[in-house]
Amino acid sequence: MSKDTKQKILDTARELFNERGYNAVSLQDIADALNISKGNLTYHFRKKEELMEALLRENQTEELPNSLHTLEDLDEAFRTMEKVVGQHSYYFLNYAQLSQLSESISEMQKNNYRMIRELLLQGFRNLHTAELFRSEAFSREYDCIVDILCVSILYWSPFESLQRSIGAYKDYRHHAWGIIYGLLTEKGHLELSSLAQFQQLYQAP
Amino acid sequence: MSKDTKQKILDTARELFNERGYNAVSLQDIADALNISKGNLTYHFRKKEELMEALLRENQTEELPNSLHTLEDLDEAFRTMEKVVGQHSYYFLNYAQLSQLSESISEMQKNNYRMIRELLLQGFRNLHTAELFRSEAFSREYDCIVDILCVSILYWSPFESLQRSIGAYKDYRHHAWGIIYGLLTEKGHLELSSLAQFQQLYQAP
DNA sequence: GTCTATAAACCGATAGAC
DNA sequence: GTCTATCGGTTTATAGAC
Repeated sequence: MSKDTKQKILDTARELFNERGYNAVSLQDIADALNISKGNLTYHFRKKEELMEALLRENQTEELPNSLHTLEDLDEAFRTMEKVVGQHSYYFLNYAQLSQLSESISEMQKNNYRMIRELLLQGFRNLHTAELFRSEAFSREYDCIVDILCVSILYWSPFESLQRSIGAYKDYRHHAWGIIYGLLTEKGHLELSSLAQFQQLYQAP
Repeated sequence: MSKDTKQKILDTARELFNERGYNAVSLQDIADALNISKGNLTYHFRKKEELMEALLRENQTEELPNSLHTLEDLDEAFRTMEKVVGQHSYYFLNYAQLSQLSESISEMQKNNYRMIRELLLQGFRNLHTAELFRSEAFSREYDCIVDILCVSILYWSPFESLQRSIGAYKDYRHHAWGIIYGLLTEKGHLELSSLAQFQQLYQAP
């Protein structure tokens, strides 16, 4: 029951964090939900912060591809990012606070951000080579748009609930394609509209 | 020393929250920094949450105009939003968490978001009427871009430190204009380039 | 290795003396 | 208005049984 307990703790902690947020969940809550003692919990994870670090390390599974070459690749990346944000909302809901929690968490966040930023930036360049994206109209235009896409996806989870509350909901993927529209060449538009999964994306105004 | 103390508490709390974040600052820390007792502090603000609410109410000063008609107006709005976010970073650093803190805080956030969203959306329509923005290329394109601008500004403060840490820093205003570029008509580009404060905005690639 | 039980330190919040 | 004293709850840390 040993390896099992450690895993059960991680699973339960993730569930509770997703439901109520990192701060609102005490070690007692987690122990109670598992019907184990608080001390048992701190045997496996000496501090709450350590538990969070283990949780992040566990979810460090790289689901993203390591390069983007087609519009489908890009769309798949948006879908994946949105899915990850949805599943680990506890992480993104307290993103800024968690970085203050420990140096190791802050490093993980930086590495993830760096990775996503490079993936998109290189992908934009690939799509430009494939003549699906127009050239940069000004210095660092791709950087600009990629940065905005990054900050948006990182904080999409809390923002989504804000949007829902005022009845303006649409998913991240639609928003991402919305601000990419201006980058597409004619060839890009053509290719996009010929793909089944994009037919709902841009509807006539 | 009574009215004075209340104000001093607010000022000190804001400073400490800006530095270390809401959770990392205890009532004891605030009392110590002011050389008053913890009990005195809770006399003025019965709960930590109440202190935060007072802090937000104090900064509810509406610095934004109530309509945007020119590109200068829009730029001024970006500058103002960026300034506000910088001054009250404690608020945006823990944006999602604060909404869980109390209903009243959540309401304030919703109202602010609604206001900024409407201001930008109506502004975009005005700029379209003035033939500075092109028409929407697809249904709700303006909504899309406005939403992205909103989520970006709300979370710019924590994101900025992430960016700085990987050496990719540029301010919000540049990013905002970066994703608006594709919306400008020829007339829009012309008017923009003729204005002194925009000359640095779009540099040849 | 695994778990239980318990103590120490700290936090937010309350009550009452001055 | 200001302070001291104190309660309940949470986190951290330790000692010891199985």
